[in-house]
Amino acid sequence: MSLVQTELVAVLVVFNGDTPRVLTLEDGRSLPNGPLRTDDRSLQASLRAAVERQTGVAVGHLEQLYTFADHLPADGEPRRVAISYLALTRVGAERPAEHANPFDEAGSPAAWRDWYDYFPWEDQACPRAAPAVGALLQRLDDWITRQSPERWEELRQRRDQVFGLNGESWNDELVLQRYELLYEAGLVPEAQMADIGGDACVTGLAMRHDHRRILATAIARLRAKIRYRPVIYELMPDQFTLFALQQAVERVAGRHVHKQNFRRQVAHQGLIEETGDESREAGGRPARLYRFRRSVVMERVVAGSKLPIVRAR
Amino acid sequence: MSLVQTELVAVLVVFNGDTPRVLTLEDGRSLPNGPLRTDDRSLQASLRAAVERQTGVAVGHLEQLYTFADHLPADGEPRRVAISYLALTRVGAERPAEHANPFDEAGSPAAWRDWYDYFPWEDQACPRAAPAVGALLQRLDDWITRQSPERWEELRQRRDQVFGLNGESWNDELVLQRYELLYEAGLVPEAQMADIGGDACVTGLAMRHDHRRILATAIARLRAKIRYRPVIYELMPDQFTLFALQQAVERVAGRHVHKQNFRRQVAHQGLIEETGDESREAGGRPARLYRFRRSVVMERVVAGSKLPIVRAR
DNA sequence: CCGATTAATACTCATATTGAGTATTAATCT
DNA sequence: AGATTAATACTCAATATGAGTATTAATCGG
Repeated sequence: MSLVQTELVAVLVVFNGDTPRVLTLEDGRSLPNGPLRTDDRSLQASLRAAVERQTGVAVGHLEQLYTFADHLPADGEPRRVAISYLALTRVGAERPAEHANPFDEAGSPAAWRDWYDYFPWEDQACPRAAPAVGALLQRLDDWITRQSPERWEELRQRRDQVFGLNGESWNDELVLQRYELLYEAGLVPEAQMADIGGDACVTGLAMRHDHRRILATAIARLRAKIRYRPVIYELMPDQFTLFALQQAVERVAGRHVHKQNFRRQVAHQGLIEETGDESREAGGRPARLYRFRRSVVMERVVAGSKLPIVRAR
Repeated sequence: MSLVQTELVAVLVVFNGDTPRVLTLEDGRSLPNGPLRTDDRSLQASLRAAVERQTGVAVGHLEQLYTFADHLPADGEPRRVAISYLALTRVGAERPAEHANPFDEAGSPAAWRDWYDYFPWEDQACPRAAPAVGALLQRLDDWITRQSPERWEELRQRRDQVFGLNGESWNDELVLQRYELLYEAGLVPEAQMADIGGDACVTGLAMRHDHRRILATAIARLRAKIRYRPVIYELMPDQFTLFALQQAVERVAGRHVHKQNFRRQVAHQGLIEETGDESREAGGRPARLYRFRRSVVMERVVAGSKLPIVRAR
């Protein structure tokens, strides 16, 4: 049995109607993190308590993501292990973001940031992101060409798969695979923290340690999960319109959804019910308001709740 | 940052044509486990190397399962954290099971054991297990009746959901939920290790620490995964018949599969190809032999590969 | 050599799900 | 009044799924 330094890292996600955001520290360069204390009851319970106490947001859904071990540390220093969690929270009730680090009351200023700031290429639904993606793919291409020719085929195939090129279709769940290919190509500036900025709109904002990798894991997990578990509702306010629900799915998945089919599926899952009220915020025909039927989910422990994400054309 | 004792725990699964088996130590009472050493490169890589060096089996598929923290230890002692992995291996090339602990060359005798020895109620396809399941449900019922009446409704509902009673259908993926309900009811003798034996055919064999919980997590993960990733092939030998493949799925899932539909789906996934040979081991019409097309899987990183598991009637 | 056994294989059929589309209606905003 | 915003109502074809029946091809035990 060996002693290692163990820390918890949390990816706290909120959706404010506009874009999914994550709680960050250090001017957006790290995720909330803190030590695993020996007096904590269970990992899950203590993390939930810490988050709720410190940030004031109720954690709707909390799940373990992955346990990362860092690469070999300098000798003499203990090994570092990070146990990461994904937490979904509802917008509205949270404290101002400052000092919202769940692990450290006197921590550095915290802020909720658009997760696409870190992964601009993941926002496939956003046409204005397209040029940046083009630039990134160009650089990836350049890098491949600089490798030894016998690797070209394999690397190009991998590029096509993960970025949905040349006949392959875009798979929104491959967030981590895309990040790792770019990392291999030296296109995400984690290693050389010096040149942050510059073209962050192409390569995304960098983070300390392996926090951007953890964030990629979180996004991938959430995108996969909304297809078969009703977790998207954990990001919605008490009452919401179907259009708002659709936008949440679209912004999380980074792609468009077929409206009529989306409604059809949501309707026949029977997981939501009308409140009777209407919303006339958008300035069109008023939209009916719905609420999530929490009781039904209790009944069906594992209700398949796939969401109809539009295929690539 | 705090120092905790950190260990690795591996659930090594093999399918010998008869039943899924897991590698166990200490006369079946624990899973292979060992310290996280500071000289290991990455968790995944070092675990793979350790398993292959020690047991002689090639690990086909390795994935992290979950990181468990034990309950509060006696004061003064450091906290224990276990990072658990699921490893799928092919039968045939492994060394005799003795001393097959991947973490400890001089470890206790090891053995491959039927995983249903630990979870008899999970084998729904086996008619001779039915009486034991009946007995177990009877005891669960007795326990519920001994609780305070205002909990009856909730507990009975939970029982019906996880065991597929009273209109609910059996969900083979709820392995952990079933174990935890039985644990709560005091029906799995982890806590009182004294009375092992007795009715192990009803409550299953016990394990030390939380190893049976880890095993439950592994079974649940594998059952879920064979529905959408072609991991079942990691348990098959190089060549196999469609019937053998079906049996592997059935034994892992613990339930029957509709033969014609199974073949239809497997065929149109295009993940296997005929070898040209036939097997006449079973003594009937000879069955064609197939092999897994590894190259295709490389191409389709995420090929949906659902398997048609028969609905409960 | 015959019939039981074992399994592969070939079809059918109804129902459900999915992806994509058109058309219409109901409100607000300028 | 007409543009805008969104909800709603349908249609249609293509697949996927669950459950069957019927037939064929081999081995094995006597």
